[in-house]
Amino acid sequence: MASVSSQPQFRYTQPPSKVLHLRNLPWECTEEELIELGKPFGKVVNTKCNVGANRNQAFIEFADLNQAIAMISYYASSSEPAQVRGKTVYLQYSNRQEIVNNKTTADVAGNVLLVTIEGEDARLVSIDVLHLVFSAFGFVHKITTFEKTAGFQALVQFSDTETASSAKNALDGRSIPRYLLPEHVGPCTLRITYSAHTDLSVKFQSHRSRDYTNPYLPVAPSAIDGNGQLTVGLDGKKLEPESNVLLASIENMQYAVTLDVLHMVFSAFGPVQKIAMFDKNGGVQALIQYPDVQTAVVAKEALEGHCIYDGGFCKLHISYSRHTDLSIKVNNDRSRDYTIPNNPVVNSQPSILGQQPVSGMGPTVQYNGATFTPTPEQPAMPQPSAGWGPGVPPMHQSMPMQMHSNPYMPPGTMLPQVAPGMMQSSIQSGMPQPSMLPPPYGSGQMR
DNA sequence: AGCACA
Repeated sequence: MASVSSQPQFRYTQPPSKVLHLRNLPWECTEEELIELGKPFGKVVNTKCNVGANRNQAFIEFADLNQAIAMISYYASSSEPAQVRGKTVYLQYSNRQEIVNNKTTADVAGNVLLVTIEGEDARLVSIDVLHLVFSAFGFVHKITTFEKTAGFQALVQFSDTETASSAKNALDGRSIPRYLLPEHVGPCTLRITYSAHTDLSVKFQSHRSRDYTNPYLPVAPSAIDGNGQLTVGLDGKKLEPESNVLLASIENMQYAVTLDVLHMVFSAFGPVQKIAMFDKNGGVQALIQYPDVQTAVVAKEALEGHCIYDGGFCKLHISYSRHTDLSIKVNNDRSRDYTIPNNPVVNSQPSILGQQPVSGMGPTVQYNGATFTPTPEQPAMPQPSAGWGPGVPPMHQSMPMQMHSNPYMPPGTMLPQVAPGMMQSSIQSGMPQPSMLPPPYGSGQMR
């Protein structure tokens, strides 16, 4: 005890110990693999894997010090490094003399998982996202979330240990897919152990806990927002509070999506006040502001999962932003405040709409040249929104070969056919058809 | 690629 605390954290050469410290292990290295690795040198009496911040370290404890020394000596002079599944692992004596209690209650398999969500924005992960993630392995009965010193944690209850185990094995150490997370949310990694619980007690459906086996469970008052609106669906959907500002991310962006394209698409549902585009995680995202929540809800419902272009290109993923009023500093090709008439455009050169910057842009698709025509659409709006001329011909024939072979062809492409009361003829004829080849960066990237 | 956990 005292001897440990008086030691430095580590040194480059450790005094011998029957415990070896291993690093650079493949993730999810198993106890069996550690035993296999150590067995030739002696009796492995204990192991611990998934150690360290990256869970790529481990300990092996031999019955005898000489066995540990044998293993270290062997690999010190061996031409072949120690390997686990082909990956070189580095060995040294541990600064501890024994592995403490490898088998804790957290290692006893059960039907309830204790999930720690790691990451700066871990607490922004909604219970719905967790539900979605874990539902891939079987019916999720209940989820509770809470904050502990360990961070943001959740208990996830499955029917049985087998289902829980498969989820644990598949997800432990993994990060929640980006597209499931709200805007600006950094990576969120799941650390999973078994909980000693077998049946969670969920009193209410709330932003903190859900019982998916009982849809009639009362909704907690805290799950109802100031407008009396339910922010928690009884089916476990939609915890995300509605907003008049939408966050759209664009997937499979074979064609450049410009501010004007977005404006046209989103104007089909009501006046668009502001748009701000930005790069996020190697993709393009945009915030689209409507004057009211209702319009945003309609637009989101209609557009979510649809594609701006035929063939699965520029697929939209839409969520509610936490913003309510965007701050547009300047009008340019990435951001625009449509509520301010004659707001100076950075690029002073007027364009067809009188506000479209036409130069200074990156390589963008030419949308049928001059046929990108303004169409008066929203009389209530301070200024007309753009629309595609009805006569834009579909341009499939000019698509490069790779596009035809793109396996991703969702059944229903785009077309907000249901823009209640807001439908414009220019929209009905189909969403903007890219009229020319995609820009050079399009090719070779998507293969 | 550098030491866990209750």
